[in-house]
Amino acid sequence: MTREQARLDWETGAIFRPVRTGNAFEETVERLLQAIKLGVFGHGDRLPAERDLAARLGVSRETLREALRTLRQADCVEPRRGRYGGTFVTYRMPEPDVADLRRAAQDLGGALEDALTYRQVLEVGAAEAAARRSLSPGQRAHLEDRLAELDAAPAEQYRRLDSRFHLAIGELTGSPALAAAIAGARMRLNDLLNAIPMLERNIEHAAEQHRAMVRAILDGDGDGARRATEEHLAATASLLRAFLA
Amino acid sequence: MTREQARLDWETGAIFRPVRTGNAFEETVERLLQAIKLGVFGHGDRLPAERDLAARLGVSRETLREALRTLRQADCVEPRRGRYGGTFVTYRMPEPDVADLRRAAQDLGGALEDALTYRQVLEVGAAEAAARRSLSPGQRAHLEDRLAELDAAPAEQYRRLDSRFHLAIGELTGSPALAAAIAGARMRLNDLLNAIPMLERNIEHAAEQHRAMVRAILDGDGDGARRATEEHLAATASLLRAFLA
DNA sequence: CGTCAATGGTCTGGAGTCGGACCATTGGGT
DNA sequence: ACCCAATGGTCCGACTCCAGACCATTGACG
Repeated sequence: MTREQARLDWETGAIFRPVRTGNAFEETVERLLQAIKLGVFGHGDRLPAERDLAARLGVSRETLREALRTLRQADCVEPRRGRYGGTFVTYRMPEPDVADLRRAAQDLGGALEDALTYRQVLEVGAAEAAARRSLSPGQRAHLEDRLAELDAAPAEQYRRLDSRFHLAIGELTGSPALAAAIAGARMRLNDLLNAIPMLERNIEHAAEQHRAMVRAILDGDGDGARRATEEHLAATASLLRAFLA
Repeated sequence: MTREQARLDWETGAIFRPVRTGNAFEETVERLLQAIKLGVFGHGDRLPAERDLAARLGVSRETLREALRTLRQADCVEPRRGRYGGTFVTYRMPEPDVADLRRAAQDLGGALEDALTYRQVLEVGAAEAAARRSLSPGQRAHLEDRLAELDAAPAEQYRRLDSRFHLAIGELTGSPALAAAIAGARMRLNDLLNAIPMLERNIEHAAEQHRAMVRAILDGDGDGARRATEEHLAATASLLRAFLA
């Protein structure tokens, strides 16, 4: 192999990556599962109607239904017919478990460092970008609501609301592409993050860091938002590594 | 619409976004076109063999060939049969044109600010992440090669090599997800960036900023890399806005 | 107490895509 | 001069997915 060929081989990795991740059905299952695990829908919530959801996901209703059927067999979801019916979430977050954590890390393999780097860049950048925007009163209130909700969370709701808090920052940037990328990055780490046993002490630290992030963002302090987010993510990452080591 | 429904509507935007952008064929055309416009392949270069390329893009050879047929009809590419044959690039970058620039901006519409924010977060974060890694001698040389190549570029090659320089930084992070995201973000802005008339003065400024970025990355100076990249991207963005105003 | 609108459940024809096999062409190597 | 390996060119059967229509069910509302 010539030197030029080697160069192309390396450089084209990002450009000539697969056009589609897998088939539409599997991708749809994954999305729905993550929407639930990320905490956008809690136990008992109703998903959007099939026709609506299919349109949003860009798949046919048939494909969406096949995905929902799979989730139903996994006892994550339950359909109810008739007007005011719909598809309702029955999933409950399992208790954190270090064995699950190790297994999830195994599944990711070498992609773990990749995912951590990716998430760090996106979330730190988003916090800074959000801080540098002029946020509307509604947006400011939304962010504070998420923080308050998280602080008041019972243990079994903590991870779900933590995800929602972090996703909210991505949305505050006003960049749909960035918000989507953050959701995607978090999805990849979600099984890991959900499996971290959270001790009282960690939660207090995290809460302090969350407050620092919100304060900096609301103050328009970009540097502060970046630093606070860096610190928070570094803490999470090292906690993760500690359980894996 | 209740308040809760409104919340879901907003929050699910990133989660329930379309699973697939379009059909495989169109997506493939777009990728190939961008690989050429981003400068990975210049005039006269040979693309990977169809079977190889199809596998990398995760589409069937049939679909890839349909895409190549489209590119051939657009005089971007030319097939040659036989051993040592292949698909060769015939595309040449058009001269920058402010009318093209305005039209490309129109096409993007409101997504322009989105794309600029997204790119800023990704590239600034990537520069910092690259600086904080311990780079191999080969990687350091690669980065310096790209810079030297760009500095020595004749005018008609400038944009192509500029893209390659920026993509190289993404690759230095060692995170395939990040490199892919940067390539994707740049693709969305590519028609715009390529249509900016580059004056001698701008090129000198850009070269200075590029050098500062490389220096900081090679020195392991994360803050410096971030600042230098911020400055460079801000300059490009304001140049862009100046031509659009 | 019936209506009916919104929901999940089902079916079908057709378009898109895939994987694989086979053909046609070419030019360097023997 | 011939061979043959690597390439683009062509075709086909199977599977996935889509768009749309229609049916079945339910419960709030008049």
